[in-house]
Amino acid sequence: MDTVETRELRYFLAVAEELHFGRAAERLGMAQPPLSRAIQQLERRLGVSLLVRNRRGVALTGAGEVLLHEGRAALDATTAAIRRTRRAGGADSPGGTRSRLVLAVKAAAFHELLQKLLDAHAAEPGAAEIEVLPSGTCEQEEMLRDGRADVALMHAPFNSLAGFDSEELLTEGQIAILPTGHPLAAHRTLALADVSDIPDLPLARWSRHGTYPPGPGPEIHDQTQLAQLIALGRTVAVFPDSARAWLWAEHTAVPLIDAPPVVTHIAWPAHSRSLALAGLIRTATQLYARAH
Amino acid sequence: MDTVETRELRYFLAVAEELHFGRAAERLGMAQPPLSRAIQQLERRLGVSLLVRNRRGVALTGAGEVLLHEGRAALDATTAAIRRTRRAGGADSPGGTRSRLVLAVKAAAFHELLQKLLDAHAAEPGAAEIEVLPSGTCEQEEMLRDGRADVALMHAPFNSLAGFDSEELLTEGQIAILPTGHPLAAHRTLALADVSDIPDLPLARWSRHGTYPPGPGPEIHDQTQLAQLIALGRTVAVFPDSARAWLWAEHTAVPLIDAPPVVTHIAWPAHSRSLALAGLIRTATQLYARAH
DNA sequence: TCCTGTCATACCCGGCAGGTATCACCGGGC
DNA sequence: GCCCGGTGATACCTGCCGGGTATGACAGGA
Repeated sequence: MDTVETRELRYFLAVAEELHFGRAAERLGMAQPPLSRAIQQLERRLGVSLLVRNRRGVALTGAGEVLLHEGRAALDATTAAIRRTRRAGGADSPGGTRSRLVLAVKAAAFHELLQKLLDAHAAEPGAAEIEVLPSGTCEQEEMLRDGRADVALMHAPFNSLAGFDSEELLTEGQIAILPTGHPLAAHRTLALADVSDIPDLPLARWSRHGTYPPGPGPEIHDQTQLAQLIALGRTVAVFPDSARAWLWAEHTAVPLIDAPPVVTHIAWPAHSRSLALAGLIRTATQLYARAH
Repeated sequence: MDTVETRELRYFLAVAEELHFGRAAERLGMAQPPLSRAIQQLERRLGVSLLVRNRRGVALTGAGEVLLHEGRAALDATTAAIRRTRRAGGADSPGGTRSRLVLAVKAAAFHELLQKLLDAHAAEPGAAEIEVLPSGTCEQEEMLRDGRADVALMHAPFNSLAGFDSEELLTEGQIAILPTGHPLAAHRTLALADVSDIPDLPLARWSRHGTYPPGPGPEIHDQTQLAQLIALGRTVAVFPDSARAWLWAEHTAVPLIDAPPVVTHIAWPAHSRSLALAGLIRTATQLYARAH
């Protein structure tokens, strides 16, 4: 008895996240008693107590906390397996590897690089079909983990490359994008400190899974909104150099002298063994081969 | 219906590895018909054909091959979750993180480094208890993946760091370990080519999961066997510099002038979030802080 | 041709996942 | 103090489904 069904993991994660059997059961679309029983059974089977039932609700034990993290990773890996298998089955390729790849890209970023990469890849003989999947802010990691994507373009240090294989493609500086009329827009260069705390131009807050970090700046969830807010003189933004591609007339870009360089990577799950993926990576690295 | 039970994954992996329903059923300790039915059900549920039933046996489709790789990763993640949860529960630590860590180390390697690391760690206040788990040749990766270990000492480029977070600890050159009487032992230095193909001293072949790579050399599965075979003048070995610690009188170490440097890393699963682990890593990196 | 080895089908049974009803418990009102 | 609302646990029932046995369909080989 040293195995656990994904059903049990799903149940535990629901309870561990809600910290409430009733709400967890509702979320799972089932009644509360069988859920209670399933968790008890899981605890008995593992020989470990996962939850402390308080008079008013539930709390996680140390072991419960571990299972919350590790179990989530395991469930992600399972759904990833399903998604990738389905994807491979749809194309029904003969050679034993899928001929379709999903590439996760932060929406509206990487314009030129993506265009060049897709063109170069399409020119390769026998190249896999690439589906470009727009992702939210820093969502690429999840997409790789849970199988919605096979490969992603990421911006270090904003994206975390932990747990993935990756290749460097491109290194850029960063620029501040200011309303053209603003006094700071007249400068040749700026420092991070100059733009991080301008009273009349608070930094915008990006949506992340429907929630926003605290702060005074406007709430945004796509780049067009941001562009408009800058044009209206309501905010300022910091972006990699290549963002110059989408500057409006009302925008002025000023290089940031002390901003950390942004490194664009192509990243994929470390255990991937697909020929189609290898082809894309080879194309990408050849395209951006640096003197190093 | 976009989920799969670990039981079904286990079943599929057995069939995919055996390529034979009967043997797979035997391995699983069950009868063949329910196994056949379970796989059919899995294929129906995924909407994908995984196996081609030939007149004589079974072959994998492209999708089947994907599920073989991804499913194995998912199962590993699941058993890792169970193992780590059990481990955390045994200690039953109060703070929400486990106070016991399993460190995978290639058996009989890293003598000095390991000793220093354990001493330094034990000296830290509130440090976690460390269990040192000897691992086979290049087995540390699996142990981290399936939860038998929480953290490992690895030798790049022999171990693959793909999919793990890691920190560099130490870089060494490599030496050839020769029988003292051998003519080559008289040299001040040697090149890789000098020792890779000596007719009377074929390189030993390490056991890897009970099998051995092909070649003329003797089959070994631990370092003492190797040491003895060298002393007897039957083979030669190439090791990192620190292997001098276990040289016998009958051994002579000669630096290899062109061998790639060996970098010792401490590595752990990228998603780890344990305070105990963080403490050990901090100790290790401080101990081996390099000028860089 | 039969025999052998393969996987699939047919059928039955027992266990367990899940539902409903209810209990035990506790904290907070009044 | 009392009751009430809300928590998770228990009791009990039912239907599904996972697993077993027996058998079939089918293809190769002697």
